Amino acid sequence: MVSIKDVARHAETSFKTVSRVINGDQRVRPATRERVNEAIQALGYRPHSGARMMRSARSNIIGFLSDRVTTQPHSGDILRGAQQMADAHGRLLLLFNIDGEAGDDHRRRAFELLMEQRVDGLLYACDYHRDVELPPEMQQLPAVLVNGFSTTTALPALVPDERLAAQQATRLLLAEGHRHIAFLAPNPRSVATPLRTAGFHDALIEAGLEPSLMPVITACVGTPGGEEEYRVETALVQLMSEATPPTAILCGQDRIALQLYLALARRGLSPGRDLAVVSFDDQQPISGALTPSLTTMALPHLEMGRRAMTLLLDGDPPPETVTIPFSTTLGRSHRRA
Amino acid sequence: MVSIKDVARHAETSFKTVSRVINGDQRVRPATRERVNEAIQALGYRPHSGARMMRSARSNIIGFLSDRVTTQPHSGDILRGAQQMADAHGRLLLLFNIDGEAGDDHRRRAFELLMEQRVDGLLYACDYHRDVELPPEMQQLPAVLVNGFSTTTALPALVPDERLAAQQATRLLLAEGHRHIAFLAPNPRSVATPLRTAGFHDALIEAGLEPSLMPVITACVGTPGGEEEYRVETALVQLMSEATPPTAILCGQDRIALQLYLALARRGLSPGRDLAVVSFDDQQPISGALTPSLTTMALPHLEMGRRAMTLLLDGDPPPETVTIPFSTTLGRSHRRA
DNA sequence: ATCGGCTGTGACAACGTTGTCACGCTACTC
DNA sequence: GAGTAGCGTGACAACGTTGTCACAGCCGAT
Repeated sequence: MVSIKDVARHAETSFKTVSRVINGDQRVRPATRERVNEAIQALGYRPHSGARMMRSARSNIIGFLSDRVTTQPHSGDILRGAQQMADAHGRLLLLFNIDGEAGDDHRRRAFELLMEQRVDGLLYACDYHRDVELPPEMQQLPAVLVNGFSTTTALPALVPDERLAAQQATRLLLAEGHRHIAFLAPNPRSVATPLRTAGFHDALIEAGLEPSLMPVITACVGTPGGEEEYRVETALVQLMSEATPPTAILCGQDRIALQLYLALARRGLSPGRDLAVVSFDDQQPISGALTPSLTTMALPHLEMGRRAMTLLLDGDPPPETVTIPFSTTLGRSHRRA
Repeated sequence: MVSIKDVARHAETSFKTVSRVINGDQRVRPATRERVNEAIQALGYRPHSGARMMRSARSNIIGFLSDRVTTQPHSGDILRGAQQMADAHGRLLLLFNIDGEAGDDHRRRAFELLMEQRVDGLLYACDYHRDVELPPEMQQLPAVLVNGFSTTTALPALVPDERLAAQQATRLLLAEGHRHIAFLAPNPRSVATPLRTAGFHDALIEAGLEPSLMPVITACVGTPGGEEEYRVETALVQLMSEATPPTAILCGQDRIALQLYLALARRGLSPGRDLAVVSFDDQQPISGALTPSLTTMALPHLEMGRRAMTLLLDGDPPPETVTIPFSTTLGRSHRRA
């Protein structure tokens, strides 16, 4: 590899002057600077990050530790957002993904490897919104938690604002004039579920409606993030048999909405026209392929990734959990015909 | 940070001996080794990767350059697979994601940043199977292309075996006794489309059937990887109006299968029972939520990521494009009632 | 007893860079 | 015209590690 000394020789100056040019030191005569830059070009010189690191004790690298599988469908955007902002700040991202496997040991090893690389900070991302137990070592480093929170460790954290999103989603339906709305709740073992239910109720109360009159049915069971099973067909049967069936359904997640679309189609009914549907997540493979287009509250994964990195780099974030609003993806499924 | 000299002081030996212990040199007396290890533990010493790098000219880091958005739904598993094998080989992954934006400039910069980190090798991943134009600089480094190929640069590459997968999918239907099979083709601008069509025909010919008698209808138009529009409803109308309608449909991708499920439901028909359906991709959000469960050929993204990294690390891969077989996710949608 | 080799250890240089300090030159001030 | 400030430059040390070499102590062979 070509080093700073090779450049100096080529530009007929000392290697220290080359260092100055590289680092934008103003006290270099323009003519000299010119010669040095030419030499850099000619030789294809690239500064050696390892050597730099030794002097400066900074690596310009941020570790990205992802619990389980952040590279899965809906959470990959966290990584994408983090990378965008890292790049904007001239940092690189060192990725370490923990696939659930060995668990704590694997995670500890990951952490040590990142420490050896002298990463300047750490992002810890969860594959879905949840409570996460963190290794105490993590306190040694500036770190931000994304898409999760820790009840045992005080750390700045970003989570999606499930409650507000549910309120907004419900408002959409209320604005269309619906007064009988059902909620097909997602997995009861998910942290998001009570929050989304609460937001649903917030909006109802705000509109002067009685929450207890609105059916809430669990439409998904299983392990969050793992195998899940959907019970939308039976839920719909139940809803339709009520004295005054709902005219609108809030689906706790896009997969439930997908099932609802199918169940409606079997009855010759169409979302939007016959029954208003609003959902959560905006998982592209689903929301991009449904007709009529699905109105869904988009999980702010990209934004959380960006914000987390910004928080980490702009320094000194308070160890609090911040909620990030969803954005609204408007389709036709929530409209009255 | 605690350095090797601090450890030496604590263990009352020379820092060179500490270096020997760290690197597993046998010629250290067990008693000395013990003292050194204790000191390492006590001080929480971690070797400085930057300093190591300077001496050894190796970084143990592999660059992962992803064209556009590898962190999107179906291609994130490439990253996951690559990380698994990198970890197994004691390497770390430096991620750089190019979001399409500035394009070539951005990509060149990404490459230079990776070079500054002195990465030992490079993986270049595409978000969907396609022909990719590579910057000539990439030849400077051991590199492997994943989920794409280059007609301009000779480089080892891994792509999914679209043709074989289509043949296997069709065989599933033929094995169930179907003799009239239609193909709802994906985006004609995608590289996968002609290959999947060819595989479809391979299987038909193999079974002694006449390919030209089997309808092939384009069910998706738009920019591959971008905005796409589906035309499944009209395709189904067309198929059903034929003299002898197909008893089985091969869907070019899961999104098409999703639309087909909906179109069938509107007619009171059910996949599997009334019409056999087989698809491609195995996009979890869709395939995991459809009822009856979808039979779909799973894109080997995880496997490609793992193989690509293995190829890169085991060294000296020939500059050829290798195809990786899909795996078959069996559901109930291809079965005769 | 002397030699050669083997084992455990340490002194020192080197990797490529940046920080500190000092030097020589020009240009200004009195 | 001497003193002084500032500018451009270079010599040198230092960062934390590994490679090279040397040396001291011990063993067995001569």
